[in-house]
Amino acid sequence: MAQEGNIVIQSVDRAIQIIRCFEDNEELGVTEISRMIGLHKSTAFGLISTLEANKLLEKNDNTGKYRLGLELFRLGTKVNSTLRHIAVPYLEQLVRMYQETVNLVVVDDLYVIYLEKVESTRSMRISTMVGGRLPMYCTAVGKAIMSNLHAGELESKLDRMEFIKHTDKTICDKRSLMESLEIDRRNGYSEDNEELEIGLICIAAPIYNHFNIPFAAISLSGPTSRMNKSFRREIARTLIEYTQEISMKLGYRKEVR
Amino acid sequence: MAQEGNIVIQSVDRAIQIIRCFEDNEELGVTEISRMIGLHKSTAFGLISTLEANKLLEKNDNTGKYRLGLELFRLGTKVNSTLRHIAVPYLEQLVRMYQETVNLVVVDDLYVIYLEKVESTRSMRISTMVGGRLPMYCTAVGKAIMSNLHAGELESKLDRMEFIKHTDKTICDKRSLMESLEIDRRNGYSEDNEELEIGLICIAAPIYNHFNIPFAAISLSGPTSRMNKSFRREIARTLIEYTQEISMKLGYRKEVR
DNA sequence: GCACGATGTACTATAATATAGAACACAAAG
DNA sequence: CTTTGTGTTCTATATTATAGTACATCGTGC
Repeated sequence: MAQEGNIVIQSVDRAIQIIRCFEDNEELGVTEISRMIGLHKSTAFGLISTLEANKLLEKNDNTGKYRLGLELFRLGTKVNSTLRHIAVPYLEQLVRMYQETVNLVVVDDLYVIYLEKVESTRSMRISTMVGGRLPMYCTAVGKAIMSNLHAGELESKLDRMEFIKHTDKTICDKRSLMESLEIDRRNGYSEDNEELEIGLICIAAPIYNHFNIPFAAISLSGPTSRMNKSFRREIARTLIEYTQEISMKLGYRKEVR
Repeated sequence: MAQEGNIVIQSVDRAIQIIRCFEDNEELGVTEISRMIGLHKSTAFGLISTLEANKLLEKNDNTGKYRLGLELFRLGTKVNSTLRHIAVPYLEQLVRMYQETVNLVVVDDLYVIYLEKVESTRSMRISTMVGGRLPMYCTAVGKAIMSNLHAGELESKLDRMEFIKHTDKTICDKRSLMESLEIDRRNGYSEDNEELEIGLICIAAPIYNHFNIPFAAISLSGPTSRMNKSFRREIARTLIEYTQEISMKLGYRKEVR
């Protein structure tokens, strides 16, 4: 499961594999797990016990099976906490202003991962999954980040991407994606106009860290019916303003071009 | 760090200790970490590399230091996911109805851990921390759960609790807590009337799993100024209704008393 | 109600593995 | 320009994780 030719401690690696088993299974037994990763039952047992002692796994005494533990959740909430603490008030303000669902994502190689969302209270609204992962090329947030990467970085990503045509409007080739990104870069924001899902429009702007690298983004998503052109433009303006403020708080200094 | 006389794999245990180092530190270097847990630099390095290869840690190439990785976040979102998926729509409905912040918690020994929240969009509102942990005895959610535990379970918890007087109204002894819980049990819900913080009122009702054990709870929190008696009663009624529906969906069957 | 199969768990010897020491390259700081 | 501290690599040793065996427990189906 581990990648590089780097040094890897076998037992730790196996323990992490065990945790991963629970991604698609709420409850698993020792034997079940040991079969999933091809370990001896007693080997798996030792690893599982260690995880349990640390509350990364919890044992269901009624079934004898295990599930993910609360400590894993608690530790997970500590990831990228500065960004989240800084950004969340802005997300809330955006929802208050526009009554549409707002998201905060960070980049993870070719994907964006949804870190936080604040939902509008409307009945018809866009609902994404915190902890979810989507390809960069078909999301406004992904494009907002990509459009501000250095040429080399961008190239490297584009070359490794596999494009899937989610809708008629999905941008599916490197060429047109690069053109579109160039426009976004000039505008300072990106749009996803039903490129992932028909009926869904997103607008996003990038967040920079103190190395001046765009690594995160904020988006606002709504149904096409409510997202007319002037509204979108207004939203974009606010997003740009807010993401700049967030970037500043993270230590970003606007470069002189 | 591991508790029982149970079997514990040293390297896995150490790896988890390393992750824990980042609870109060956003970025740490190899030497720093090795000193924190008293390990040889190269030992720590091996463990860290393994965690990095699995994206539980990320390396900041600019500083050479490490921070918590996105995979930890992703895995954390999988914890207790059934409960959260079932409960969140109810949380949202509650916010829509009453315009106050709503929380979902699960029990963790003597504490409750905040799993999900949906905030009201009002400017003056109660804001808790997802991933945060509070003692049971001074929160409505904690009391809602405790009031429905079997005598033995409850006793065991109470005996191990250390009471801290957060405000004048905090219930600080076993005796009066038990009396208060008995009333709550009959009412079907609990209140926290400025017991944790002056100006803050919470109302909560318990959620049962399919072993008929109360293990989670939902609460609604607001400032005293808005939480008059009749409003509280109305909220309590709704909370009871919703928590029962959630419990049912989790497989709970109402017992015949 | 009994036997079967499968489970979670405990113990132990061995061999594989994690470990810590020494040493390196590199960067920052004095 | 040294000095001190970093992250990282390599290697020998012995500690440690491992898997085999064994057992108690539980539920199922004969």
